[in-house]
Amino acid sequence: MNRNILVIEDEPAINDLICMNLEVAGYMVTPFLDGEKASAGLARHHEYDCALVDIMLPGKDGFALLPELKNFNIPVIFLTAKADVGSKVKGLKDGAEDYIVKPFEMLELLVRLEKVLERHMTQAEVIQIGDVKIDPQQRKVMKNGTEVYLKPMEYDCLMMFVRYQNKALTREQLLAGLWGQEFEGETRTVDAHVGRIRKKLDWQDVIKTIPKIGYRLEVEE
Amino acid sequence: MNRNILVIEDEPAINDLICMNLEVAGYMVTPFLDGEKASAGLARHHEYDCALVDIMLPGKDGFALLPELKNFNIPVIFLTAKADVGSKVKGLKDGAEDYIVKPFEMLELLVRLEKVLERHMTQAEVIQIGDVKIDPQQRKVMKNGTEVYLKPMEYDCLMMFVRYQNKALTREQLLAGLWGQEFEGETRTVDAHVGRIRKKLDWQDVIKTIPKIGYRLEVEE
DNA sequence: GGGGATTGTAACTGTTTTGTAACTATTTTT
DNA sequence: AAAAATAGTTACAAAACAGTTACAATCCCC
Repeated sequence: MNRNILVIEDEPAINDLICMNLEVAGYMVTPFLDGEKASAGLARHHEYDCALVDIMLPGKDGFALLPELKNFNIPVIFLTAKADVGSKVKGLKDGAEDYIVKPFEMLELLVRLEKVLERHMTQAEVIQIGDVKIDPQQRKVMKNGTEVYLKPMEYDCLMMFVRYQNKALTREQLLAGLWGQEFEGETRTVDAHVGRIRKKLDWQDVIKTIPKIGYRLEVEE
Repeated sequence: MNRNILVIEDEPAINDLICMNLEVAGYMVTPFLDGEKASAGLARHHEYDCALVDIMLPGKDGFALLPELKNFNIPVIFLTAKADVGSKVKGLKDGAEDYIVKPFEMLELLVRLEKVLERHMTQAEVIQIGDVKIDPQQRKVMKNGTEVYLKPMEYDCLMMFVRYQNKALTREQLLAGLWGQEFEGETRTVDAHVGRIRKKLDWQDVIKTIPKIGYRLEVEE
């Protein structure tokens, strides 16, 4: 049960400090000093169990990194000097699991990290819906034993449906969840993606249309 | 979807402040000024969705209250002036969902509360009226276990009846509530929708006609 | 900077929704 | 009891909405 933690923090001293402490506490650690590199590193391996992310970073900032990390199903703890309430609210609302203000005690960080990991441990390894299997670890979708390739956006969209299965999702919720609150795009874009997912998985009746509202993934309990 | 929040805080000014803000944000609030009373109150009703708990309380302190709350499956956010890391660590390790240090911004509290509630969202609130079940989360209506599809307008209309159950609703109120004040349409349009709902749900006698006025959804308490 | 993959959007098509009108049934009034 | 008013019901056409696809802009990796 060796947990691998991403540490994305541009201040080398703090980065080192965090990494050392995590290692002492028994974690595997992958440090990055800027957002771009971290972002690139994600695609290659995505076996991270949690990310500790500074908000102000060279390259890509923490807020920009958040959706990517969420797509890989990696919980995020923001770890930053930005103590203003606006940032906290934005960070948490956008889907960070916690928000710790610097300077912090290492012990508190460790405890909050442990809690986040604990919460995320309950997730099923492989999700099965009808004849479709989804492996979030591998980010891979299978239907009747053969892989169905979903484009990144389609996959993310699918995962949002899975996360809120049997819940009505409005187009706006999907837009906000997949592109972020500030995205100013056509709500119809959602329709296109849903259409593509339905087609690839032959899910005409699994993703139900809720007229005037949005969609709902129907899964029997 | 009205969430009921326990507020256990002995400083009346802070207690009031929190309660007021929660109420403004649309929560139901149950305040207690000491641990003993809160503990006693728990046994009676345990329909609380979250508890905001001060640690230093007369009677029973927050740490003592925590196991009790957890027994009732109520998530706890500690909300306290004790900023020392030891307390934080103890609180979180013992099973609190979050730990906010006073003085805090109300907005941060609201966001963190919202996140805790979201995580605990296991409770499906379903409205039952006779043999009809309405699940607003799913936006779905069931009768005797089989889904009855209601068109968007029919569903909204039904929900308005549910919201004002056992209250007489005039055609004008229904028009205004469902189409908006500015809508310039026939009042008879309402009749058509009511007719369709009655037919689909076999509710000839559940939605009563009030001659010359409008309709009323009759629900026994 | 070039080539391939991705994706948001526009445009077109097919489908569903819905306000209303017209007709019928029922209730109230005279 | 007839007339009048009100409510129930249904069909339908316009409008709104959703499905689909092609494509251009963008992104990303060599």
